[in-house]
Parts: sequence; structure tokens; C-alpha cells
Amino acid sequence: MRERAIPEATVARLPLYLRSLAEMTDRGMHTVSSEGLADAAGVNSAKVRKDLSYLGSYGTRGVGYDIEYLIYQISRELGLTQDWNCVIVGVGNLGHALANYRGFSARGFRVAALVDADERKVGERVGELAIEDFEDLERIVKERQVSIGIVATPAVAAQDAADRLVSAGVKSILNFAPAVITVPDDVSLRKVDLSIELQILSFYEQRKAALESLRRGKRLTASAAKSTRP
Amino acid sequence: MRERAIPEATVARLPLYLRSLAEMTDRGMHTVSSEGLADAAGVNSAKVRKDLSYLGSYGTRGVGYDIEYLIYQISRELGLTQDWNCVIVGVGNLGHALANYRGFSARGFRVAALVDADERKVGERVGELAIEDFEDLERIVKERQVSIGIVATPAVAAQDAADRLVSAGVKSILNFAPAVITVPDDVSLRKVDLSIELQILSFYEQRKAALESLRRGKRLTASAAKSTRP
DNA sequence: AGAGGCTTGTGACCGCATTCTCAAACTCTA
DNA sequence: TAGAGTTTGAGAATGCGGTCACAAGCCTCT
Repeated sequence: MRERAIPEATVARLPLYLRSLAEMTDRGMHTVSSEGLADAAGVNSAKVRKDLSYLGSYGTRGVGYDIEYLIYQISRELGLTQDWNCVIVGVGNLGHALANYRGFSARGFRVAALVDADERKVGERVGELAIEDFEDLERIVKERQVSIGIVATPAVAAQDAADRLVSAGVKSILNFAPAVITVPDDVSLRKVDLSIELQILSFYEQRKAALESLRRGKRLTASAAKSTRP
Repeated sequence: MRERAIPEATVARLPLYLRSLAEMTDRGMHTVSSEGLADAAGVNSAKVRKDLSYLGSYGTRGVGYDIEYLIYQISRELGLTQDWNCVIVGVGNLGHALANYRGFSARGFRVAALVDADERKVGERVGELAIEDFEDLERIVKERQVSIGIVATPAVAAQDAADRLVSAGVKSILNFAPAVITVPDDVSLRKVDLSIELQILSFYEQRKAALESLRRGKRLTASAAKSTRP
């Protein structure tokens, strides 16, 4: 097995495994089989084994995986053995919620600064931090060694926020704004879009409804199909 | 081309196209080529054409797509020609932010209720709504024809929230809690996990750092060039 | 010590998604 | 109306990720 070639899909599941493993240690467990981990993480066991095999051969045949050791290995691979400083750009509804979100610190992500372009907000306190001026972003990033930028601005401001983060040297951006933003190749970009998720649900909901009425219609001759494509 | 078989990956991109198209009408445009839409949505043009071809042949060769017509077709396919009522379960940090989020109503998603299991919160007003008792979930879902449940509880309460939503008849769930939840096959489930996204970024950030130090060590003994594009 | 029972790690296979490519179809201009 | 220039739609090729299946390896029990 090659040393450096973890598939994207696997990387996306490692945090899931990590969380399940952490819960298991809390419950006093010490080893777990791929089957057990698969159940906890909501995937199937072959996938778990294949994913973990990319990290190395850390399991014991006939026994399973040592939970503590596996947590260490996954954490190391994900770069969670160090702390990462984040800056939240845009402190509206969502920015506020993110700033107060407990889940970050739990895994070594520290919100090191909040910035907003609206000068009326500058100085306002949110939890332990005060909102700072967007114009000072570059200085803040450098001084506090921020490596992750979280964009929570309105859509129109998102690309600008990203550009400024990039030029300040940030190489990882998480975008919550409902807008497509582009960054240079050497910058990692991930996006979270609430509205898009709802629209995807809407699609399947509507399809379920369509299938249901189709089935009904087929059984009872009464009404005709609504939509025949021209 | 088959009538009813839109790939998941395509469904996930349709909302993206829809947003780009809406921006184009705002700018007064009337037609767009697959290339133009691809640029706006941040994908490539072949993908746009293939995606749109699943909906039908709505383009004109040599011209492109009629924006307004395309918006109508995508909206219809996504089930956005009707409004959907949502209930937010768990009104903590995130629940609050979601309740106030403007982006929902824009696409026909209406937050019809907020519920929380903490009775001290019950009655508290958030925007136009008052927080209601989690115990009343079933009644609320039925009375207000809620079809989408948004889970924003702490991790431990997430599965219970989902179970109650399901037994109340909700068939679409969006989970923000950092926990794996399971639902029956006929229920759609999507998840958004902030912490996982950060961990994925962390992985790539750390790998970049590792590659960088490797390259530095290989090339010269002293200092290295600041930014060399790979 | 040997047998039997588990569980891992991985090669092989399969299916979906993306990309490539180009004929078909349209517009515009002269 | 003919020819040049665009752009779609879809078949073919490619690649990635998921699943299957099983040999290899470890443990326990007798």
C-alpha cells in the first residue's frame, strides 16, 4: 500500500471515525472491530477497513483495532495534534453562532479573531473576543498565525473576503456564504450551503410525492398523470 | 435519455445553477451558454450540459439556454414551485442563527416552528416565532404541514429528535448535530457538520506543510523560496 | 500443540461520475 | 441561400470509489 495517497472520500470519513472512536473510549472500550466502528459511523465494514488501511496496518487480525492507538493515528494524519487558529470573516447571524460554537475548540480549532467590514460592529464583544476591522485582516492573520479563514459574509462580499484572506496568506477557507468563490490552486476551499441542502431535500421530497401519486393513479384509474414531457 | 433518473451528483448541482441563473436575470441577461453558466457556477461546461440534458433538451444549439425557462425547469424539478414548511428542533446557538437566516425564505422554505426540549426556553420569542415544547412536535408537524425537520440539538439528543420527527411523519431531515443518526429508508437525510469540514481542511493544510518541508529539505540546506507554484 | 473461530488487509470487480469528442442543429452575414 | 461560426446533446473512454470475497494471521480453548 502506498504511503501518501489517501483518497478524498476517505479523508472526509476520517473525522467521522474519530468521533465514533472518542465516544467509545468515553464508554470505556479499548478495542473495536471494523464492523463495530462501521455501525457507529454509519458506513459498512469493508469501507472502514479499506479507509484505515490507507493509514497503515494498525489492526490485529482476529481482534480488531486498538481504539486509543487508532485515535492517535487518525489525529496525526488529520493534523489534529496541533492547534489551528481560525478567523471568522463576517459576524452576522451565522458568524455569531459560529463564534460561540463549542464544537471547534474540542478538536483543536481556536477562533482567534472575528472581523467585519461594518464599522458599527467593530468593538462589539462576542464571547471572549471583540469584533475587529476587516481592514486589519492581513495584520491579524500574520500576528496570530491564523491558518484557516471562515467566510460568513453576505454573498456579495464573499469573494472579496476570500481574496483578502488569500493575500494575507491563508491557505484554507471554509465558505458559508451562498456564493461561488474562486481561489488559487494552492488554497483549499470547502463550502457549506444551507439553502442548497434544503433544495436537495426538496427534490427527493417532491419525487417521493410524485411517485406516490403515480402509484395511486395507476391503481385507481381515476386521475391522469400531471406532467407529460412535450 | 431516460425520463426519471437524475444522478445524485447532478441534483446536488442544480441549486448551484439556479443561483447563478437568478443572478444573471438580475443583471438583465436573457440567454447563457453552457460555458457561461459553468464559469458562474464554478464547474466545467461539459458537466453543465450533461446535467441539464437530464432535465430535457432545453437548450438551442448555436445559442445557448433561455435563462428564464431554465430557471422554471430547474425549479420545477427541484420542487421549488411550492413552499415547504420546516421545523427547527433545538434552539441553541445554531438553531437561533438558522431561525433568523434570510436565505431560507428566498427559495420557498418557511420556518414554521421552533421547538426545544428545555422548558425554560419554551415561550421565548425568536424573530416572529415563539419557541414551543418538543413534546408538541407531532401536533405541530401535523397542524402546520411541516415536511422538513432541521435538527440543531446537541449530539446526544439528535437521534431522539430524528426519531420523533420520523414518527410525526416528516420524510426529510437536515442534521446539524455532530452525531450519526439513522432513519428509515423512506426518509431522506442530509448532514452538515462544521467540525468535520474544518478537520478536512486541516488534513490538506498539514499535508501542504509536510510537502513543503520535504521539498525544502531536499533542495537546499538553508532557507527556501517563499512561494513556488507547483 | 493443534484445531477452530474471528477479523484484518487487499486484490478483483462493478458501477457511477466526469471528461472528451464530435456530429447535428442553430444563427448570422453576405 | 450558402457558408462560416457557435453551441448543444450524447456516445465513448477514463478514473475513482464502493463492494465482494477470501487468504493470511491472530486468539482462545481444549
